[in-house]
Amino acid sequence: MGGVRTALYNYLYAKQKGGDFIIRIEDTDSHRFVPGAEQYIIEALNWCGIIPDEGVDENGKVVETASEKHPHAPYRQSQRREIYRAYAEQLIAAGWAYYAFDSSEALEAARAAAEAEGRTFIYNAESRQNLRNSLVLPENEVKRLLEQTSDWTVRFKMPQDTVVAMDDLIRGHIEVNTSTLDDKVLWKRADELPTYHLANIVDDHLMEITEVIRGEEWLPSLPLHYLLYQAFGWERPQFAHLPLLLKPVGNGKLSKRDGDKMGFPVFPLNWLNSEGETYHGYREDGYFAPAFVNLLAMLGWNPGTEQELFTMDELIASFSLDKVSKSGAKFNPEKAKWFNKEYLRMKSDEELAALFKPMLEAKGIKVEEARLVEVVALIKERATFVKDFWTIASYLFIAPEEFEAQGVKAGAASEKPVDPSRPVDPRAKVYDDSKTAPFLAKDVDKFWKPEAVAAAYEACKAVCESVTEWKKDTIETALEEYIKGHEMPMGKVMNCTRLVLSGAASGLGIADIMYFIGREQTLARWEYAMKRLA
RNA sequence: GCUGGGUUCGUAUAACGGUUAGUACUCAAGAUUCUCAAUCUUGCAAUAUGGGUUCGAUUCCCGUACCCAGUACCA
Repeated sequence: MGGVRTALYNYLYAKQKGGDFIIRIEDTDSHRFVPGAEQYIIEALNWCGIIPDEGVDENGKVVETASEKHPHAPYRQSQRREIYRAYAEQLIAAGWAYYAFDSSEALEAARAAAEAEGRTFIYNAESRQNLRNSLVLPENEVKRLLEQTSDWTVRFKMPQDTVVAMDDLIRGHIEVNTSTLDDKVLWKRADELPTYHLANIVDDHLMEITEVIRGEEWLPSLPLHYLLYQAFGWERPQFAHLPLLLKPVGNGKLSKRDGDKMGFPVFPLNWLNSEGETYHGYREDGYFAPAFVNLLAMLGWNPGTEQELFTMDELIASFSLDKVSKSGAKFNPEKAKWFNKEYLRMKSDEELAALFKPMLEAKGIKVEEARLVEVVALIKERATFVKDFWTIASYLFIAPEEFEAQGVKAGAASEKPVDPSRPVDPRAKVYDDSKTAPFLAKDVDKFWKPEAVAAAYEACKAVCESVTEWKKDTIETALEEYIKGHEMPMGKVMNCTRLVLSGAASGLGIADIMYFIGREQTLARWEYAMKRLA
């Protein structure tokens, strides 16, 4: 989520300014290579509608050779190896960097020793005098080590006691004294790759990046990056550091595991890691991409107005970095759902019916298009996701089998074998009903009262027989008139009928249900219920 | 620990020295309805804290507390 939001803000900013959004894969850590990650990122961005102008071709592949549309290729840093070494050498020649020959073990030992004394080891102007590097070793020894060993690095020679004054588009003016900074590794001989710091500055320069919008975790590195631009004598881009996304409860930033623990996705798409664990994705959980983009946009940014729902184009038009907040944003899963609900409502009944259809078909239920559109119109206001449709309206397609609360109450009821006489909706003929509609009733006993049952059955039967034009309105009128005319208790009759027809104590209007399931099915469900609940 | 960043209702945020501190989500109540949902109305609920500066501070400055990040041959 955090990564997508960062990409989104970059995209919005670039598009608003008429610039290009470039994808560059920063894979300079050979030890942390994750198969499939690159493809995942591009697919996720694509799902969100964040389409790069440069760096990825029409087939969603990272471009490896330069062309007119992709002048800065290759876009994987692992394929730009040769580029960086020369820049590292340039810094050394200019006195901004040096060779360091300390082994990882030696450095770890130094850290441990410092820690034992209650200090923190830091590779800087002071400590570098006592370590093994080209600043202290004799020239011929340096030469020998460079030629004969292969685990040395190039480190940045951090100036001593200098104030670096920086400007951040979001945070304003920041000053840091270099005495608190260390000599960061810029280039690693072992795999002939730069670290992030060098690669990022070099590539941003080469790729003509004008604005760097990235996560707050990079703020502490900003002085180094400023100094690197200075060392190269390059014009630096402007920087903006985004606030972090925090976990919904407690402290700390949002992490991969929070989501599944708390029941919301933290990934845009399902992600299967190397241990075989799957993390939920927004896409698979039923979120609409525009809703996901919208909710992400509002996490750390606001338009300055009270508008909350934005299309991508509206976001591009309204986005501005000075409306990005400085403090971390706790993610609120409830609000995320609310966004999806709003987007679901904005969709047409036809569109939603088309999305619902395959879900029904998977259950072996075939319904005519027009009827499905009618159902959707009835239930869309009650749903957050398309997948909710089934939970809400399954009984329109298949007859209830069990009346849950009664089973709980009577104990034995649930052990009764399923009655083969259970009415089957003709539209659900193909459906293998080993699993049927959910039964939400908590009040079966409350609604299943002898006097109500008799009255309700009588009323339904009368309506089924008398109504000539089988429509929601005519059914409703006929039903109400009958109930009133016979001085029956309206609520009791209706609730009892609902229990019979849907198996649940709450749900759609009786007339709606009767209209959809039809006369025959209405009566059949009555017979079944009377037998079952007797 | 050190360095940097941050702190307005539970959450996201608005108010860029002067407002009864607004809005949305959540929650509660009422209206409506055959139930539920939806909808509408109402309500609960915040400027971390101590000092300044100022006629006046949510807003500017300093301290404290708390939170976050960085402190890797990771990004």
